[in-house]
Amino acid sequence: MAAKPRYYLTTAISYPNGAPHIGHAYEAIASDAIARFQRLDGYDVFFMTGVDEHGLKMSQTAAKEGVTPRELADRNSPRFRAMCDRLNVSYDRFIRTTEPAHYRASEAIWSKMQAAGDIYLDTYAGWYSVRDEAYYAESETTIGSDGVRVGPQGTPVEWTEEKTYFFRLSAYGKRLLDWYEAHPDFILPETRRNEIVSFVKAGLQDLSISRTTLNWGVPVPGAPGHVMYVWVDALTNYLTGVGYPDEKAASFKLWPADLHVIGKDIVRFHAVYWPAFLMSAGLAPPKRIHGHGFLFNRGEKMSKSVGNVVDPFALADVYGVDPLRYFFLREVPFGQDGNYSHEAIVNRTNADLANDLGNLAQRSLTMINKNCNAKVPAVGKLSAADEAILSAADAMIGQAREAMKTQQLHLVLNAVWLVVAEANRYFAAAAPWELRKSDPARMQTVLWVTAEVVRQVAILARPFVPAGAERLLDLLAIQENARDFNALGKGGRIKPGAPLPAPAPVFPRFVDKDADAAS
RNA sequence: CGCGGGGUGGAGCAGUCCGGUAGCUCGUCAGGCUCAUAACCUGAAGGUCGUAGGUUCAAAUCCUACCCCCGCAACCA
Repeated sequence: MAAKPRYYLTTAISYPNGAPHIGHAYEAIASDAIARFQRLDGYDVFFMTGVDEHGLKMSQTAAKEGVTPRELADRNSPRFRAMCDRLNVSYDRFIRTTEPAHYRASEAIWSKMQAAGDIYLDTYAGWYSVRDEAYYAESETTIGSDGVRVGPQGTPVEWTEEKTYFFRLSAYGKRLLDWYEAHPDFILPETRRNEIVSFVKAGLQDLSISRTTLNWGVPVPGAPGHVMYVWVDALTNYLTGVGYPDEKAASFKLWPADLHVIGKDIVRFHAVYWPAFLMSAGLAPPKRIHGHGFLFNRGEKMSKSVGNVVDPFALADVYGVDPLRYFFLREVPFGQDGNYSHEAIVNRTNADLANDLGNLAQRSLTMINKNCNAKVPAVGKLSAADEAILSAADAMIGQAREAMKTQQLHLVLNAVWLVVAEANRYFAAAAPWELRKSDPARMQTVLWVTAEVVRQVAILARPFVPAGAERLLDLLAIQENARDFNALGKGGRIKPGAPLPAPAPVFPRFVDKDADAAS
């Protein structure tokens, strides 16, 4: 038996200097849907997420709170992991950059880049704030009325020169442009790619990659007093996760990664610095960087009883995990910015999950339960209408795969829900409740066709609304081993005669509890 | 001249790259059905596609100028 093809995808690692917010949740959910989709489609998936625990901001936040950076990381990182668990995110590994294995990987890639002649010591100069432990561009500083120059935080800055290591990024412009040229879909969406290409074309400057003003980071090998610039170590997490520097390890066969799902704000680090580091270290760049958009809570303000709605845990509590996942993945075209509001979430999930899919399952399963002896009904001769809806259902996987080539999750859902709508029309037109008296055999066929369509919809919905989709498949008595994409299409038709459990609503409507109380 | 996104029926969007009857979802109104989670189905009303010019037989779609909204603003998805 041939080995399954591998698929390695990651989220960006989150910066745990605060609590997880809606953006972290969105990235995790979207990545998870991709991971689940690929698994169901026969790939051996390795899905990694985690936290980036080093760096200046961690150090500053810790100082502000009177704890060590390590203590801050130990306190916050588990909350990010808990968020993933709460949102049903099926990560295979949750990485923390303070792990010893990660120090080894970071030291290794540094040494490789150094051996390649791409690292040199030079002077880094700028306006430095001792209190902020940060350099600022001159444009960020202002001169107060007392004649003292201060940074954006209002703290005094002074001209400082420090010896740091530099990475010869300037030498990689041509190679990067060639890489983008040869791999047109390396950066998605296209607008991000265009930005990056013009950024690189404008010429790259060498990058300062060590700090002596900070000690919260991975020590630079052989250079006491220097820690690595946080992005060098952060990006390397993707290698750590697959066993680097042990390039002989079985897990390292996963490299290069198939996909890094990241926010649009950090595309530059992933699409410019990261491939340059890898090229320098003699490693292949990842296959794709996909920069998703941001989410904004615009419009009406959320109701007070809902609580702090930007907290992913609160959102999950109020709306449920499946509806929340569905909303973000269906409503926001992947790669673009999106908006969310209480009203939008309720409208979208009630319409699509409760009214269209949930109700379709309920109305058909109830009839089967009452009129077909609670067994999958028998199939008779198929009418043109039967054939039409079945072939629409069979076609979903092809459309889904096409959309997934570029991670267009919303288009996958769009294709599936078009079939759900069609199935409701089919059901209404066939009117099995009338056939019950006039033509019971025909009724059974109609109910069988509907159940078959729901089966395929449920399988395709698994990556997006995992819990609800499983319950639908339970109601259809689909075997555990017949729930992946192999079971889609003609080959996996639901078998007449199988006993079914009593139907129960799967996606309940969201009812505003304070609808009357408010306003 | 900081960067980016956007202005299309009541709301949210697609369509703009490759000009040629303006489409979708929600909402509204009318009807149908009664299997179902006050759900489902059918039909209707409603838009001079931000403004002003230009190119063209023809522009939401190309060009020019302008107005307005939103997000980010140097390591926050």
